[in-house]
Amino acid sequence: MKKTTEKEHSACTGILKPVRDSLDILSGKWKLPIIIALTFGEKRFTEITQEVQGITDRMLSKELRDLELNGLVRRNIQDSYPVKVTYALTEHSKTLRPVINSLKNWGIMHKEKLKQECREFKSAGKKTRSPVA
Amino acid sequence: MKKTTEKEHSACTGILKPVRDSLDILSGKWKLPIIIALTFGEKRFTEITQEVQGITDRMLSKELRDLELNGLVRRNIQDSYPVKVTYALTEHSKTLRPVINSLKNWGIMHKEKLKQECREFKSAGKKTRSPVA
DNA sequence: TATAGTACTATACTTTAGTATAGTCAATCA
DNA sequence: TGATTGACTATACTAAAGTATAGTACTATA
Repeated sequence: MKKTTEKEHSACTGILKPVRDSLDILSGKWKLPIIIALTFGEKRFTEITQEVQGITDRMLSKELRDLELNGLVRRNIQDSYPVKVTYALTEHSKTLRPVINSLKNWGIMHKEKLKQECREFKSAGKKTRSPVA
Repeated sequence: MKKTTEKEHSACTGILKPVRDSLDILSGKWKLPIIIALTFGEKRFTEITQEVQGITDRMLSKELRDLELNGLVRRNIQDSYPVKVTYALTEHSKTLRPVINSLKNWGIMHKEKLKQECREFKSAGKKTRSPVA
């Protein structure tokens, strides 16, 4: 086992920072459900509340604002009656595709792995973690 | 604007569930820093606390346990004096590579985009969000 | 016998994320 | 005039995530 060098350390943070930037945008309970709900076309505020089950108005309002600030969602006001506000994904949001895809694929694969390990565990009766020395 | 169909809706959740599974494992303040700290070789408990600046023993202990349960980290006890416990990434953890990479790349790209938009905003003086109708 | 190193755990606390419930404002319709 | 719709905001709360600080069990060395 070797000590971590300065070079390695700066490589770490070089990876870590942008990864965290991405996660800040995607993590939390509602951001992805909202994004996914909008992938099939623009929607109005109340339509999104219906589509994203369980979200409150307060959360939706806040999350939409965040997503808009990050350039992922565009807000259009139609000055008709009743006042229509629609939300749509931006072109930029499409760049998230590979990110979402890799997360999806890994999620599926990882679950398979855990299931398999569980089977092995049951048949072999091996222990995962020994009691603390 | 069209109503979301049932078919579309089930496609949504089909994406959403595994994505959330992945995010559950990667999100939070410490999981990735720990994983990244271990990419350069196995480390002991105290070495990780030094490498991952700001983490408390309690958090490290908890996060390592989570990561071990998810099969991403292996724990080895050497029964020497002083008792040595080392942590290393598993083979399975390497499957995270594309995930981390896509998050990293998107994070970098997204930041660039925001910076650029900020410049445009300043020069054009356009407003992002009109006052509520 | 006292001290120190290692890998933790316990308890109590603060901060952040998310929820519940109600209210507002403008316009139009009955 | 009063009810209704749409897109929110305000206030107050609970739950989850994270922090601070101290303590423990084991063993070896001084």
